[in-house]
Amino acid sequence: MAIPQLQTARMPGETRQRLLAATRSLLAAKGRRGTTTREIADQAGVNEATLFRHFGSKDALVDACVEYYCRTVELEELLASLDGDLERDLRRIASALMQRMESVRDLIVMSLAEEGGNGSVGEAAWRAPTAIKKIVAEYMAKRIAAGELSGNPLFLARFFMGMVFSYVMGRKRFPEEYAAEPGQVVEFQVDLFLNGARKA
Amino acid sequence: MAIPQLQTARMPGETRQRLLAATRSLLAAKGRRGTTTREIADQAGVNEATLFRHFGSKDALVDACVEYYCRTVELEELLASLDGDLERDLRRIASALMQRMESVRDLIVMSLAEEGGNGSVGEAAWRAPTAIKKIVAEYMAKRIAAGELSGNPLFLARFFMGMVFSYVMGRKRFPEEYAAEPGQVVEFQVDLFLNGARKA
DNA sequence: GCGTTATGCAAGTAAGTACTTGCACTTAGC
DNA sequence: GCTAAGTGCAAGTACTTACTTGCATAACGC
Repeated sequence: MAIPQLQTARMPGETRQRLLAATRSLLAAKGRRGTTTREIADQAGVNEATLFRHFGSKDALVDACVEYYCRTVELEELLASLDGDLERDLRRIASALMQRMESVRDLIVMSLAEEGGNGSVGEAAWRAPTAIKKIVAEYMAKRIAAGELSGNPLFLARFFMGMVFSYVMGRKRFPEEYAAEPGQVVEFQVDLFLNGARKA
Repeated sequence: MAIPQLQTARMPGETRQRLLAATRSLLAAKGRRGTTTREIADQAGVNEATLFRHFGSKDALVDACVEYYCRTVELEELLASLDGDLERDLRRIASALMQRMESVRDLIVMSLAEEGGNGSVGEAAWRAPTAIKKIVAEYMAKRIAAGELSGNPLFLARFFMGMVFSYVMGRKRFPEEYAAEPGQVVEFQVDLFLNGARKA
């Protein structure tokens, strides 16, 4: 055992990158307190001392990691893709939302589990979903004003977000049961959202 | 400081009870690994040694705690209260579900955060919700057969559970936003579930 | 070539934490 | 009253873990 590692000269920023990636995957699997700096370093193929030389402390590393993987990318593309067809718009919104939530699912769970659910992780992990929620609420308000939907826009937005959220979480807890393709799920959800389950 | 504690003679089982309660509240606040046996003992007003004399190990204590607070009470009452009126039935189911989920919310979150979401905590915490899910699925199937609902009964059940789940979790993360009374929420959810959001 | 920089490596420190132990004390049941 | 059970208390053990340090080494820019 104990394969000696390269002594130096990686691409600039590569070590940092490897550490962030390792941290991410370990956080997802074992949570903040369950993950040790030694493990992170090992998985990154880097010495533990190097970890501290780069980030100073475990907390700083975790923060940097969460910050890095929760960068909010532009949402303009989402807004731009909406074309006025209610059903198609909702599907696009749901798809985008699902994608974002899936991509930070572990961090969302982590944030929920940490002291009260707030804190730096919580803020970062919910940033994208919260931004989308705002978009959804405004969209709902517009469509209510246009007479296409009825109800409280905020409630509708929450409900809509909730559909996606519960699906994403369900897939984590019961992976085998939630094997359906996301596309089908979105379709089903949007349809139920618009038309309800009652037989016409 | 250092107030001396009672030396002995509590009601039979009282010490155990206090330890279980303290464990529960600390687990909810800081998670399994974040909670120390010393804290638990302090909060229970009991010496740390006593904790180990009662439960042997921290893991055993946590297991006992989760087991204790996730006892599945009878669901017959729920089934018995269904009277055939679709909307009223769904409201009753949603209410029962919401109540159960709220009561084990912290443990559910804990279970999601622990290695993959499975394990003893996960099993216990999801026991009641899973039982209710089965009931819901069967109920949906019956109503579909009766021509009152349409769709896949399993999907409908999941969706229905998801509504409640996302609400319960949302209240944890955004308590101020989710201040509405549960009764109203149930009403809104069931209505949306049955009739959709599209304006007639 | 030479210094600078990034790293590996091994050892170590300090603190926290699960769990133990021996002893004294107090109450309850006999 | 005596015994046994349950507890408090203080000290201690063994282990983990975040974090440090000193030194050797390998590449890169000049």
